[in-house]
Amino acid sequence: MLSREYLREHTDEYRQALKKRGASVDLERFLELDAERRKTIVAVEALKNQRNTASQEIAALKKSKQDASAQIDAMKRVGDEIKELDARLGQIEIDLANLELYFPNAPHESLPVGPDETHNRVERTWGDKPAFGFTPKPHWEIGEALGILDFERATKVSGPRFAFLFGAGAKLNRALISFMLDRHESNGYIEVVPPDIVNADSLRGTGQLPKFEEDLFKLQGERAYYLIPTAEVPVTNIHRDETLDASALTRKYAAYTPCFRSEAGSYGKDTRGLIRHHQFEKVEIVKFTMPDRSWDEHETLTNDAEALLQALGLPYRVVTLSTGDLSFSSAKTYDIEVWLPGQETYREISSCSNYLDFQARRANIRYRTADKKGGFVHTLNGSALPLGRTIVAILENYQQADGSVVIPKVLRPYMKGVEKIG
RNA sequence: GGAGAGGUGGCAGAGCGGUUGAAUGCGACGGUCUCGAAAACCGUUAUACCUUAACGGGUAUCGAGGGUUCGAAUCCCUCCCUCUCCGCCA
Repeated sequence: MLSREYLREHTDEYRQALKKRGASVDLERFLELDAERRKTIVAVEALKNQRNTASQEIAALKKSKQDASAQIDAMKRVGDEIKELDARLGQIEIDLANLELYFPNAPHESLPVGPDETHNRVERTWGDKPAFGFTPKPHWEIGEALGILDFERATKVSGPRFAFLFGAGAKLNRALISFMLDRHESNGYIEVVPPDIVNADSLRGTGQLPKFEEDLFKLQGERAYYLIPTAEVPVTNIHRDETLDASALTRKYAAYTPCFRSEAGSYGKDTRGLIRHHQFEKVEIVKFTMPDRSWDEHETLTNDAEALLQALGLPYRVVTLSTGDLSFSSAKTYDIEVWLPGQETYREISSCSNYLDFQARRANIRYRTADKKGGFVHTLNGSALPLGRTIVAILENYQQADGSVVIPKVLRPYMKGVEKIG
């Protein structure tokens, strides 16, 4: 959510931002309602002031056993007016919320402007693409041949876009979790196991609701429960409706959770392999920081994710998402794309975003300094890393001519010294 | 699932329907005293919104939302949450 003051006073700037995103919202209606809201508040508060004053007079009169019926009658009419205006104000607030919860964040000025991902800007590239003396295979062929990936049975048991991991594949998964969490711990992230089911307030706080409900799995039942699409939701909402001590910022969390996405509207996309599933696992890193530090924290957060790929020896590049490719809540996002030789392409493996105070306003997460200055914190997060896509990258980059797969050195201590699969 | 108790300021804890934004205590902050500290004493000690060039002024907030009333922390209704006991369960 953007501040009403910003929308009111930098209207043209925000209009430009919307244009760059290719988004359209009813900004004019918002401005009208905002003006009416303030006008109504002035009117109703004047009446309340009148009533409060009169109430004290009535109390004084009654105390001295005098007649107060004239004042009481007058206040009856004032009371009715107040009731009317308060009702109108309530409706305006509802209408405003229904508008502004759909207003996307304003993209940062450093983003390349463009309608889609073809305008993303490559910032840097790391690592050498592995050279093979044979034609490298895609991961689904490697994994199925090794008996560690099984899509057919997952489709039988659940449906399309699910997978089984067996044996060494499952162990590789487990090793990666420990490896990543250990790295994050030494970088100062607090390890957290959050709930995998959240309420609607939390999803509103991080920006998935109200606009993107169709992307979520909603549970049947009396309560509005949802499966989390990312640990960003429960972890960012840890501090919803809280005021954090500025001296305790930046606060950093790392969480390993499953993620559930309906993938509505992605029929036909990425149908092979482990790339786009309804359920996947991910280690997510989240930061709460002071506004003046968030851009620096954004860089270091991205570096923390990159460091994992470097340690795993997986070639990647970092791109800045263009204005049209940017997600709803984000002001700036770096995508890290890992090289997949089996598919001869760079593939998104991590998104590292700075939301500025957009989520903090929705979720009401504030800070307070020692000298009592307050405001909204800035929130950031990034995947570091998703398990499925990391396994994909390992299988494809470390595959051998004989169909086996070498285990990256940093993972071997987590796999009882096993050096290769197959 | 059944039975009960309770939600008031940073915390603890008062609060006959009428100067109660809210006693009191603790904590925190500032000051006096001291070489310094402790103790003692004095003072300060919420947030949001509206308004104002500013000083300031106003409104709201005692779990949430409705209602009664000229006036609600206080009365009524609904909901939420927490705790205790029983049952069930990994």
